[in-house]
Amino acid sequence: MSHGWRALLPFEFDEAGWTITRVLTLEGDRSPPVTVHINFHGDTLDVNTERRKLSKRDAARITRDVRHMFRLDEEMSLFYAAVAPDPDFDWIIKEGAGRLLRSPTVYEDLVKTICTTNCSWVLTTKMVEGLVKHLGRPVAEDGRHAFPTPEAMAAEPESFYRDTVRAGYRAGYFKELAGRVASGELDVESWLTSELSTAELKREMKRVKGVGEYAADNLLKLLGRYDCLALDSWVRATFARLHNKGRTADDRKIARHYARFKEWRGLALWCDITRDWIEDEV
DNA sequence: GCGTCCAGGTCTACC
DNA sequence: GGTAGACCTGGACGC
Repeated sequence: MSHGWRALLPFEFDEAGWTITRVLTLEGDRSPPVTVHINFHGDTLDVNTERRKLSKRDAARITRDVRHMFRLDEEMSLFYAAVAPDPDFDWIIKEGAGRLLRSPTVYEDLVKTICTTNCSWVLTTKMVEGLVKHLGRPVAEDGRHAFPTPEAMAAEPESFYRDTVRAGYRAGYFKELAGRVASGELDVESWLTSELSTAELKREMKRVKGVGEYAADNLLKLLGRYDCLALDSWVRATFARLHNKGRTADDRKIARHYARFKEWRGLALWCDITRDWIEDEV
């Protein structure tokens, strides 16, 4: 329930059964994508595929991707220690919240983040659906599709993104980004392990057309860097409702509100303003 | 039915 | 470094 990514293909979320379904890409052209169903039983996470046989290599790839998507290797104790003194935030520890769902690749998260900018959430879901259903490799068993590769996206003309994906002015951004990544000129996956400071990495991200202040902040959170706030219209409106008597708050006021959480302020903010999502569901 | 606004913003030109 | 105006889409809203 951490954020809207669960509703963007090739993720699907079944609220009744608390199951995440996800199409994962396997290595090599001979291995078509596979659909996995993921749910939780206590501290156990079950991952089921619809395929009868998986090679060791495929199983290892699926395990790696699931660990990455759910951040199972991310150390949360420092974040919990940072929020523990504040009674308004100790629910985060009780719920074990804070692991923001992410895609198996930085590229996918980057494309999706551009799809969230300057439009309604409904339009975001439609753009992502268009990309996945038209360009993603199909799963043999169920007709679902993987997220398209940079190569598949680079092969399409800009008009495809404008006319079919309905991406509007973002069409040129997708074409250019996919081409740079597919050619090897831009290695966005390296951002995960970059040793650049957050400010330096943010500058690099903003060199991608379509990535501005909000989009870069959002990507940094997905990479595991939480010292940016990622303020967008929804966050500002929700902050106003929760903490400013419904009145629009200056960005500096929002920053001051979460400053005490230091390098965890972005994650503390996000947990705070989505608290009702999780509490309603629980 | 039509016009306007704006949503999980960014880019460019200009100062 | 700061800011005005343009930019696609599509749903909500007022008239």
